[in-house]
Amino acid sequence: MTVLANEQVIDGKGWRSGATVEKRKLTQWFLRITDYADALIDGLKTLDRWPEKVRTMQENWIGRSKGLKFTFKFDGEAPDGHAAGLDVYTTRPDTLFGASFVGIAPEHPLAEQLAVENPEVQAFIAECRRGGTSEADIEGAEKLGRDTGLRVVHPLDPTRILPVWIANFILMDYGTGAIFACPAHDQRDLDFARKYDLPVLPVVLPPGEDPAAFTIGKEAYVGPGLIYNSQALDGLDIEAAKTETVSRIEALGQGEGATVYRLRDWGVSRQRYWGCPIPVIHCEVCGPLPVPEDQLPVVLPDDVTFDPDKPGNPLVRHPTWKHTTCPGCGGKAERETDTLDTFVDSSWYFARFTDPTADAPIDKTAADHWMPVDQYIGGVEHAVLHLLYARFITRALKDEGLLSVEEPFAGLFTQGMVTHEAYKNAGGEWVEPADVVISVEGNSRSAIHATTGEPITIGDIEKMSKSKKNVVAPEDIFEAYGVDAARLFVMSDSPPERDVQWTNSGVEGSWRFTHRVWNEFDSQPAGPFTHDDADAAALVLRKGVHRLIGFVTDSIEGFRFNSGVARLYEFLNMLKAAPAEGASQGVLAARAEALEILARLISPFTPHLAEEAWARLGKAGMVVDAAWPKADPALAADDERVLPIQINGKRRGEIRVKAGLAEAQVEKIALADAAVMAHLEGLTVRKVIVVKDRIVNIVAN
RNA sequence: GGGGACAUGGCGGAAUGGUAGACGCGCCGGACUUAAAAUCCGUUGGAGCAAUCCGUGUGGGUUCGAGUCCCACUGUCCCUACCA
Repeated sequence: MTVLANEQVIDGKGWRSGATVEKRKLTQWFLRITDYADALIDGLKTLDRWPEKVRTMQENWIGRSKGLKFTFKFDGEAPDGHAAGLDVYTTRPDTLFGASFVGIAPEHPLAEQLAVENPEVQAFIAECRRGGTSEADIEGAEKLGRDTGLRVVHPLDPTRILPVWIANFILMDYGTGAIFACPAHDQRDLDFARKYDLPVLPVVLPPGEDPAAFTIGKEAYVGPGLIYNSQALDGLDIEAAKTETVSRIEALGQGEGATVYRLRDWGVSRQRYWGCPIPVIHCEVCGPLPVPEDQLPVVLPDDVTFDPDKPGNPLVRHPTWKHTTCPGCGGKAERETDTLDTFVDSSWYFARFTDPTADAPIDKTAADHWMPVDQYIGGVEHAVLHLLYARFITRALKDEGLLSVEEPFAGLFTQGMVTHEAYKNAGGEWVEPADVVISVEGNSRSAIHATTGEPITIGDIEKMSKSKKNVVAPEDIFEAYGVDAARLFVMSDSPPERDVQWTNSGVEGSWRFTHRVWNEFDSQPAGPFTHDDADAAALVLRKGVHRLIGFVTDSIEGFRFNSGVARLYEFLNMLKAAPAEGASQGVLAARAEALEILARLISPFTPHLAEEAWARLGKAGMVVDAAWPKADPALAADDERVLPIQINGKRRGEIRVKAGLAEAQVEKIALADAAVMAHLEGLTVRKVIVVKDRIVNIVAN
């Protein structure tokens, strides 16, 4: 803990709606995830079995940017405590000569210091804070600013003096909370400059523009070009000018190239009962101390009360739990009553799971054997929180010698959600699907309420949620169709990374499939039967089922369950075409073989049916314990191919040839085909492209 | 504003650069039934009697061949956001 945590004191400033939050000293515990920012970005490259999307989201979330951190010296007397100057950060050092003012965040210490002496500044800062951080209206939010009266000196041109403004669009949390503004090449700076009539000086000339004529209107120019109006930087491209500016500032000793991250340290303190206690004891004499190891884990009390009239953490109100003795001086002390963010727990549970009975939190031998997790499956909503925290904690645990891997999850699959249409009545209230009757007329659908008959509006297809009542109770589905049919439908309807639209007619299709499958098992007489590969119908069936094994196996391993299910449907149709009734010995033998394989292939999709079918075949044990079937390569192989013949890219016929037939032979057969010859009449064959076992294309004119 | 993904019949969706629409749903037709439900069989991208033609959001390009690759555009969804 001491390795990972630091301490910050928040004194109530920065809280919104301060009226409801009691002003008090809080000890907030943070985990220093920012120490791992580089490692977490660089490690993404090794996660080749993660979706590109999630890796991009994490990279953006960490938000590494390279730039320049430097100091503006004040012109004239510096404010108290700011003799060194004002630190700013930029990713566009190349535009330094386009600077027309310096901006600081309303929460910047300098701004707050000025507010103490100046009521107008104080009022302005208060106004900024009021003007919602409420995300939605940030888009159109008006730029607000106030000149502080302070002036700073341009570091590369001491003759230029820039005003310092407090501006509401500058974030205290990012960089240094202060910027230099270059309105010509930054839209926010431009909006601000236009409003307060500040200079706009372009320093990047777009290709093909005349330097004498180029001006900035309402849009900042952020594209490529050559630097001008910038003294020694003139003529350089943007990248070269960045490098040059950084080295000039560094030579002056006024700053240096710096990497800044959007990622913040992870505040893990929660004022809640439900979470692991933060193992710290506060002593008035010794300060905060970690709970000694032999007293771990700190266990939550069982007898807390949740009083709706007293919001907040019940641990604070518990009569005895927090009182303890200081591990340092032995005096009276209090336990930390904050608990850990539950994301802390989900950041290492997988390591614990490798030996859940071990005395230590993680048994390293077991963890070394099982970690990393081969395949992790979850919703994409965890892309930047859980999945980033788990990567961070895993690296931290490795650095502590508790794990050997850096990355917890070798493979990641993000599955979709089950969705359903949402319905509203005339009064605008949400209505459950169970209460809605849909009628279809041609291509249009309409809905009425099942009991009242009032018209219902059919809304969008959305993720099932209680608030919109677009949920179908699983119990009702299981009752009507059984769990197997429900499971099969969810797996067969859409690829698993995509959302599944729940439809009753869809699940009925799956339900029918389970019945048809059972009919095939039920109608099969007891054996034994003798294989007869001379029996054409029997051979077709045997080839079919041995090819099916490969299809289904591949579809499961490749997360293409819907395609696998489609192949099972296909094969069932083949099986139905060779019914047991009146079948030959050969067909009965082939059917018996097919059913035995089929029971195992359907077990991941319809496990209960598979067990029932397995028992019906008289097999011992459970199908779930049976080995996955292996295809006989001789039977699975395709010995004949139907090749389409294209003429100038259009399909004009097909030929049936042996698999693997030499190209010259195929060409000969193709050119001799009657349909092909008819189409070639009057044309000269220029070229014949034969793709072995796939297609023939004849180029002719 | 930034980033990403996607776009295929009435619907969900198939398709290592090689027969577009597998499989399912729905619709339509038929069998069974006194009738209905269930079940079974069959048809089903569009136009056309047919040969055939046209078809994967729009416009270009690469290729013998493009749903698939490249460029531009349009639309939808997701993430993120005054991040300097």
